[in-house]
Amino acid sequence: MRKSTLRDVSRATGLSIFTVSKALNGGEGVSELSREQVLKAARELGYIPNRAAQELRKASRDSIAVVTASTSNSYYLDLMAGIQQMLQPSDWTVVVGDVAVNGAYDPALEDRMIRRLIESRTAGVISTLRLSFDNTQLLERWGVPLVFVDSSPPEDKPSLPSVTTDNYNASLMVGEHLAGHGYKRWLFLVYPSKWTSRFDRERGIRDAARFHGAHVDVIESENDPASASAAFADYLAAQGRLPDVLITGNTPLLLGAMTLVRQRAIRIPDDMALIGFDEFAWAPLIDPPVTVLNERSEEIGRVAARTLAAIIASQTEAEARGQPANPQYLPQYRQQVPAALVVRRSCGCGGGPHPFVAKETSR
Amino acid sequence: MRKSTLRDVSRATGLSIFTVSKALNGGEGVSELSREQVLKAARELGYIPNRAAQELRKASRDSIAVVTASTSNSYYLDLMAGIQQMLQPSDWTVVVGDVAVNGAYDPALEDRMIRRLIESRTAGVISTLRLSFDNTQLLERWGVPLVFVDSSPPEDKPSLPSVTTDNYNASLMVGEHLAGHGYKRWLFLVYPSKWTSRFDRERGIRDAARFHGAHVDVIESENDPASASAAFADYLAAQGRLPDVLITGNTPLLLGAMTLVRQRAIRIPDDMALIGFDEFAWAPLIDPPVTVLNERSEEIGRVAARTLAAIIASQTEAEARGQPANPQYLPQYRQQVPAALVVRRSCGCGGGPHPFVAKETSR
DNA sequence: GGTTTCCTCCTAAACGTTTAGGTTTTACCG
DNA sequence: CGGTAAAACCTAAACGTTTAGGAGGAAACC
Repeated sequence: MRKSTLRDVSRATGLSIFTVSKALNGGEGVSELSREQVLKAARELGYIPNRAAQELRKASRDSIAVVTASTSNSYYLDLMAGIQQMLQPSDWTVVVGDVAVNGAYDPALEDRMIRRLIESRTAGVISTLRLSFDNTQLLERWGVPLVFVDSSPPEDKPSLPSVTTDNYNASLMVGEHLAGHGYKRWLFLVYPSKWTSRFDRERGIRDAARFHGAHVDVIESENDPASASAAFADYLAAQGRLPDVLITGNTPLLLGAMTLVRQRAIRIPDDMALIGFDEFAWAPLIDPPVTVLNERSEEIGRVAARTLAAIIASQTEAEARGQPANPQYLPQYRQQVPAALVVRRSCGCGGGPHPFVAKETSR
Repeated sequence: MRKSTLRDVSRATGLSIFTVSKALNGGEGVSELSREQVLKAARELGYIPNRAAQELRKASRDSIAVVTASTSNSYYLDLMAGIQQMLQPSDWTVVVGDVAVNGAYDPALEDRMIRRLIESRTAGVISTLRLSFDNTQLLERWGVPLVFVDSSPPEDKPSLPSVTTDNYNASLMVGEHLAGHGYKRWLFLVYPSKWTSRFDRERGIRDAARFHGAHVDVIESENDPASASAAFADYLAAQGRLPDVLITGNTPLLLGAMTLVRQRAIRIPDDMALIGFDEFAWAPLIDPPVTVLNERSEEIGRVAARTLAAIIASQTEAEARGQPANPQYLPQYRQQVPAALVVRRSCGCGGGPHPFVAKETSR
């Protein structure tokens, strides 16, 4: 049994390739009889269209890419869920492109990925990290709309859309909570600035510390647990004592820090309090349950997907009117999603079996 | 700035399309001067080839698909890592196809996915779940090699390759450990048989129970935490008391069960012991640290990828000799990877700060 | 009977590459 | 300078679709 083409179906039915194509795609101008014959023959021959040929002919763009690094971060799964939810119905194909090898971001991989996406004439891109200037340039040149999530565009392209947590206010809120506990010496363990949410988070923490008369040390680690563990250990070795509270920039860093905490038998929150960015499924089950800033990645995904879809729609509409097909980026496409603090035990809040309070950042 | 084609580059250089193509692809028979000119022009024009056209012409098959459901299960990330590791160097593109919507497996989605994969002339498929007979049939008809991981082929196609954990022996080992603790009443909370690893796991647990004179109840839950929680609650309501030990079939089910455990303030391992299938990053940090059967998904991924690559290679070789291009499935393609028991505290093993013992299933 | 209208179906030209086979140019040699 | 071989390049045909434009015939109208 061999791979069959439209021509095979055409031969089998005695109808022309044109008619067969029309019949299969539900077009007008085909008699019911012919259509039935075609469908029957196609089924029997196991005909499945060749997508490459379709795309070539239709210049079709029906897939959307999500660019990500360090997929192991669980927020990414929620993000994807949000995106899928929004895009599935209008049947876009969502593909994910990982630009990390063995968990570490690789610029060469970023270049390769963007090229690939253009090669396959992707309709739009959602990126979880700041892309290089050249790559945003390239996408623009090829008229591929781009939306950043949880990250901001390169400085030279400030008008590009982005959907982020309200990181600054969220961090202020975290700081306020810590100050409420009376902690004076904070440690912020954070990932590299390739993930640009770092800037606002760090700024918020620093401002909160200044405002509340606390001192904050910031240490940077690669975006994986092992590096985080090492960075934390180095800090402790240099300082000789624990901070009042450790703030971890995201879940992989939290995992790394917790591993060291366990090894050194550090008691939380007695010896040191702990608070983390990003909610995750196991947080309530850890010993002790971890207080966390929930950044609502699913909602972020939905907003980003909706935005991208809108841009593409207006683009194809302009194209239909024969106008230049460059994506139009409106100012209102820069959006922030509020975050909520999920208070558990690690921050020092005592509590019954389920200490669970949620506050929201004001918008 | 508009999208440029080979023809544009050709016009810009005064060379023919043929020469331009050769030059870009590093082919012979192009003078150094011409090549330079072509590369320069291509760069200036921002030329990027159209993949659809290339694929159509070359009938190229350079991507491999991983079919999965319920991505949220973290073992899948390790699996992917193993596959990528093996396939990245030979520059296959690995795409993942999720056949679950909102975490729930959907047969219609499976059909759609397989069709899509054939449409895009995917070179090979790795599936984490048993596919329908029709779909395996379809893939076979189109000459697309198929390897199952952590799951087995439909009964009608027993010769298809599969790479699984040595689930039966692993389960025996789990049972033996439980018997060693003297537990007599076991509860096995397990996912639906769509994921075929269930069969061997259940059989192993049952055999071990029989051998050691224990009683085992098996309850089935959908493959997500909420369902697991509900199923466990139902069981408790019906029984009126806790089992000696709860065995969870995978990580999402463990999460669901643990959530209920926390709600009901069940003390582990005092009130009930706990042991789970599949290792995951947070297991050592849970309260108490969870004893787990580590199924080595990364290794499974590597083996599966290697097997698939071998099948494809022999297939293309046969094709080159003008022979039938159906994939050849050899008996040795059915492989089992040993698993290891990671003993922590939840099973009742007391222990210092790091009770960490690893045993392997004998092969 | 001639004209118009409507259906159904067809031919042929694209889409942007790769490649088989051929032709021109260049380089070299006697 | 003629002849030959290699190098450089070209023309044209494919790959499997979709689609613009039109042919053919039957029914409907005058």
